[in-house]
Amino acid sequence: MAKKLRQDASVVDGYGYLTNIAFDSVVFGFSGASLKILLMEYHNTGLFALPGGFVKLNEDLNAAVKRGLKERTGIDTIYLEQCYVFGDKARHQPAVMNTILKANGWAVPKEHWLLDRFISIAYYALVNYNDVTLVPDALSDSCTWYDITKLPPLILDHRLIVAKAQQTLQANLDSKIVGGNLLPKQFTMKELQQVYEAILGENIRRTTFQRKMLGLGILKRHQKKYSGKAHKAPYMYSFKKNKTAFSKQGG
Amino acid sequence: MAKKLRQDASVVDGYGYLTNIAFDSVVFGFSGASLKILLMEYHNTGLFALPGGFVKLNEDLNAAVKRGLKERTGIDTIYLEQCYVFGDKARHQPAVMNTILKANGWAVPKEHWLLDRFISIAYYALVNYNDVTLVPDALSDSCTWYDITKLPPLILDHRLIVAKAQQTLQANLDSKIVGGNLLPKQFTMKELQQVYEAILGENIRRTTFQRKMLGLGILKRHQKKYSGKAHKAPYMYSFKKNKTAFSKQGG
DNA sequence: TTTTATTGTCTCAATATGAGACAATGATAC
DNA sequence: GTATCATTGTCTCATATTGAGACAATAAAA
Repeated sequence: MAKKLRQDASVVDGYGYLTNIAFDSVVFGFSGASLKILLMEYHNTGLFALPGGFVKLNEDLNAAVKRGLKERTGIDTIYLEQCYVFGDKARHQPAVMNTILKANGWAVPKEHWLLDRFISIAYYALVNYNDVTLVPDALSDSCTWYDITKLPPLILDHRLIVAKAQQTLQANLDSKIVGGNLLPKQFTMKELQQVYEAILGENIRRTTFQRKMLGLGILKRHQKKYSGKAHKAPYMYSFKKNKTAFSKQGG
Repeated sequence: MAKKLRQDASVVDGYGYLTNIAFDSVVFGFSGASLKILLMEYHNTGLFALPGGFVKLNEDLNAAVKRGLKERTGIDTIYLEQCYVFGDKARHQPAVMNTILKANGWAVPKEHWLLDRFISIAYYALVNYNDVTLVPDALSDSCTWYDITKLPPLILDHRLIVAKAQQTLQANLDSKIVGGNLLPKQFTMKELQQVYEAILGENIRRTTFQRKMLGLGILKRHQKKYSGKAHKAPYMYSFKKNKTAFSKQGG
């Protein structure tokens, strides 16, 4: 708790953080056959934004993003990919941040560090929907899931960040283990297909998809899953470890 | 010239730039059937590095990178793609920068802004080898082309940045117009194939390559090119505009 | 035992790709 | 002129890969 207080203190005056650098994360989860992302709603403003944060002076960039995501989701080992850096000067809109701070009861001077210009490094994360315990930050009422096809308006260029993350996720769908990070350890072929369909935004032919996935040789077949429904029970699958390597690059 | 002096002045004290943020560019060119990149050699140090720079307070990030590249290459409209952000704290090695500054006759105090920690946003650029006019910066003896397969040791994590850029270029080879930016307006099929081979680092079957390229429908055929050699003259081609769209995303 | 909603596998056609054959050049040597 | 040689452009054929559907095998309920 003492630690938590010191962190808040440094956010107040900016001490202990790299300046002009922020990060924002698009956290993808999968539930009810559709793709969802995490959004924060700021107190008394009706404003929605992506979860984000700042990098400490003695902290790796990637570690900072993981720290931020752990605070929101409770997850320790989270799957992360960089997707783009947003650095236009037009994204510097101190009025927006001022609105949020004021609605929170923070009266800050004009030259407060949070009102300065930030370049935002955008990441996307993949989590198992059922593993997360959502926690809003000090400025927010809520941190909750929103269907990617039904997002409320977002502050600044956050809608653009989401679009870019979605685009990157689509591009990475074949080269990275996406399904394995969005689904539980074991899953059915149908669930995996639904993940692909939600990410690509299009229907996939069942038989072709099954053949292709099995052909990759990265799935391990387990027992059948008896759902109680009146039809043939599907097999459960898991991803074999280290087949399509998880991203682990220097930073 | 007055402008140039003011820029130097601001680099000296850091005034006018965003703090903690730098960019580095891997500039690809194609010549003699092989892929080359631009490297700077610092005065009296034997140290090689990628061309880079800093972002002005009132400047878009992408514009800053373009400004930096224009200073080195003389090219105005340069093809750029982001590739990765390097933000580990381990890349903060003030001793290296100090060596470079000292060799240049700059005695700087310990808390000089150039000795601070920087997060580097890495870009790659594609240029037509014959269009560039290379200009070293104030700290460098030279700015010249090096074959991608024969690079000297580079400072800090610049070797890693090159590797990442090469990787990204490979991944983008099919989805972006790479050849059209590395080659002159018109080129032969053989030259285009050599670009692909240099980027992928492997040989490509001639007939299959030709069939695939023509099949894409993005090439326009022009007259033959008579080289004076004793064999059939190849056709010249150019890329049709806006077929595989140039990257143009918000920032 | 039937019925119904799946699921797993096969087959056949339609494309795409790998690998080579081969005729058609351009200049040069004779 | 004619023969030679190093390409280049286009085919052809065998070999994957993918699209689209057929069909038998369930699992539980009627």
